[in-house]
Amino acid sequence: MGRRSDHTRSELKQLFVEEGRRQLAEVGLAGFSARDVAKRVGYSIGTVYNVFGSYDGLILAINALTLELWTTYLKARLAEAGEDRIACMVGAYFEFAAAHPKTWIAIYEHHMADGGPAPDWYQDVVAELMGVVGREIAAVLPGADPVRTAALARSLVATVHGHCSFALYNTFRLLGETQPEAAALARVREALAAAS
Amino acid sequence: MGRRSDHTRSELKQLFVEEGRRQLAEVGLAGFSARDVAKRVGYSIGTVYNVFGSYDGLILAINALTLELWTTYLKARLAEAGEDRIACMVGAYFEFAAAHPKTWIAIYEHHMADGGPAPDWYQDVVAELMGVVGREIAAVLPGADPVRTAALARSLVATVHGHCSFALYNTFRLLGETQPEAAALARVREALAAAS
DNA sequence: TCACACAAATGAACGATGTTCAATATCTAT
DNA sequence: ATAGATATTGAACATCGTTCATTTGTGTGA
Repeated sequence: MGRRSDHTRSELKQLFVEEGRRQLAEVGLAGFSARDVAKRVGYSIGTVYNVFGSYDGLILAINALTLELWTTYLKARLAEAGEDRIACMVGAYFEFAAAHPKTWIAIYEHHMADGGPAPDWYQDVVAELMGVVGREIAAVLPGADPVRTAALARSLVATVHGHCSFALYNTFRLLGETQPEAAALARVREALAAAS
Repeated sequence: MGRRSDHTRSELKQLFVEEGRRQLAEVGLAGFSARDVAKRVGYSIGTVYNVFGSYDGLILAINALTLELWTTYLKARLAEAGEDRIACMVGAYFEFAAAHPKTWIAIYEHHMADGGPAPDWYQDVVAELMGVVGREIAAVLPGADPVRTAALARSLVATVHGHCSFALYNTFRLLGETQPEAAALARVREALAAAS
């Protein structure tokens, strides 16, 4: 057919990414099919390659959207947070992952076909989410060395991520853990106390 | 052909698992091919299904071997450890993951086709590794409540796992982190100090 | 208005995957 | 030696990501 003016390029991109995210949330990364996304949107598989260049390109676009939604959610929760902004952040981390488990996992389980790093525009999206966390940690440690503060922020994100990842992979249930979020928050509190 | 008595069933299993682990270490989970493993071992794809039942079965067997090697490595490092057995454990965690990145990652990125939990025999292998850690944590916290000690052990593993996972996924390099292992050890030390 | 050139959209073709299963080859017991 | 049981095979199937010659729609200049 070739309905060139049904959608602009950016509209097409949005169509594919939103429908792709819907399917990814349903079937997970292993069951994800670019063909199926194209069919549901009403285009052919070839159009996916015209728009995104490759399977990796489509997944990256979907994961970037997930990261943006995550950042937006984190900011919104912080905006209505009380005094304990740290607990709010840890909570937001777990809440978002629990609400969108398969798309959240896809962020970590997808790797470029050539094994190389993700493109810069994608890394910028990751950096923005990390920046929100970094500023909150810095605010709790006034007068601390900015370099050490940034390093601590990275370490705390890794700490929370480890707990959240085990929670979603059911590793914890197998091990009998019942409150991974509380444990993560406790570890973060101890680290911040030691750094004060 | 059908060389029924060339290998016993358990010999066959070992052949497939060891060659499969070799290939997994080379190409990673995404590039792994059960067909190729069979060809390299000199059997047909059908035999994989006779022996392991499915693709999942073969991957589970390979991952179980990786877990057993990991447990063995951890025990060996602890046997020759000095006073600081905690640092030894954290080091062993990172060392094994860094030495076998793709097989290590496969432990976490493989999921059953039906989304269900891994079989009991596999969970037992995981539990044994976890048990080694748990006993070390308990030894450092004499007289503590065993239930709380076990919970702390799980949380500390999650903490180290988060750092190690970020290190192997290059998430840290993107963020500028250079010493993920030192950061993980610092977090563990703070948690243990707070629990004493 | 019409024809031409350009670009978007297509979908068949290709090689590869996991999975199934009838056919075949081999072993074992009688 | 023969028959029954069992191990092994590999073609067949559906599906995947990827490529690209072909078709179709659009915009422009005559």
